[in-house]
Amino acid sequence: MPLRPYDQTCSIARTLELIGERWTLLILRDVLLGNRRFEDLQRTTGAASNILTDRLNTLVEHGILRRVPLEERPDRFEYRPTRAGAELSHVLQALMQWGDRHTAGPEGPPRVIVHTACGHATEPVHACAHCGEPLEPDEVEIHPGPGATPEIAAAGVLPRR
Amino acid sequence: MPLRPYDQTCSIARTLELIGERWTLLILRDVLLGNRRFEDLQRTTGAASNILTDRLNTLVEHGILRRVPLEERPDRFEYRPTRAGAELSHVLQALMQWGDRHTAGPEGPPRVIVHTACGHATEPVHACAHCGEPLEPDEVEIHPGPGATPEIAAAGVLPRR
DNA sequence: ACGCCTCGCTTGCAAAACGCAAGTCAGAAG
DNA sequence: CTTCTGACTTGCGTTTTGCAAGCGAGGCGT
Repeated sequence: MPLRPYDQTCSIARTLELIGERWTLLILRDVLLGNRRFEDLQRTTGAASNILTDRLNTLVEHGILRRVPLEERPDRFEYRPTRAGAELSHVLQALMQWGDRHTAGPEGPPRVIVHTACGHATEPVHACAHCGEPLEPDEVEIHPGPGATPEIAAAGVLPRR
Repeated sequence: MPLRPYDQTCSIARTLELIGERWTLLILRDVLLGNRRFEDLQRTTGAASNILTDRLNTLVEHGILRRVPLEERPDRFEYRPTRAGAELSHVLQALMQWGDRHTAGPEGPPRVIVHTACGHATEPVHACAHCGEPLEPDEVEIHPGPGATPEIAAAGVLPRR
């Protein structure tokens, strides 16, 4: 019996089915940092080669990476992020930001994000798409959406304070 | 032999060591939605009870949740997010947003985020903390930070285009 | 021409993690 | 005093992972 997917009508669960396995997000981190070849990924992620093969295939299968031939004779490839893959950088940035705040020692974060356009080291700020104000964790409500299941609809607006 | 942690000087890897296991992010999702009791979490996440116990203990151990007695006789508890736990909502929002865009069917997303302050359904926009402009995936560079290892420092600015 | 190297995997095996069902234990509730 | 509920714990069989070794296609050195 294979390990079941989470099998939930929830965008978080559905996303985790694609990228939630051990090593997958580290692989994506490195691909988005420009580390795109099998051997380099093996070294920088630390994942075993059979696992790396499996994860790369899954990511290609789901349109998050593309396997691109670099040269023929000898055959060499690289794994490039698709548009969808590149959009996962928001997830990685959120993980990095939390880690910077809560797991970094006194020496500070190992890497910083620089906004190319303005040239400054920055942190991603999560703002409301409608009014532009910062979106704090306690200033949002989750409402059932158009694709809600009856259970989600029945739960109504969350969290109930 | 226990499964090794990722053991990397990287905020993403260090964060994933705390919350990267199967079920952990779904548990956090539900706790942040207000589902805070063992039995409810078992039902809404679908995780087996031994796994749920293990994950909750790990989260409490790392200061992401607190185990709060609700009533004595009979003993009942709830798991509440700490400040650090609440900040993980940015990670969950990023996962949800990606899932909404890339895994939702024609019926649309199952849940939507409403910004309480302005009252509108919204999406979190990732903006530059310095200049306020939207932070697109291809408009950032990753530089070595103060806590960089020699290897990270040697890699320099990434990605090299 | 022959061995040796590199890259990108695949295979085999033991160890660890997981899923499920059942059991435990303290305290109501009937 | 039996049953029920919440929050776990235990046992057992399956699945996944980590590690080491091997493979095969194509250079490269001599």
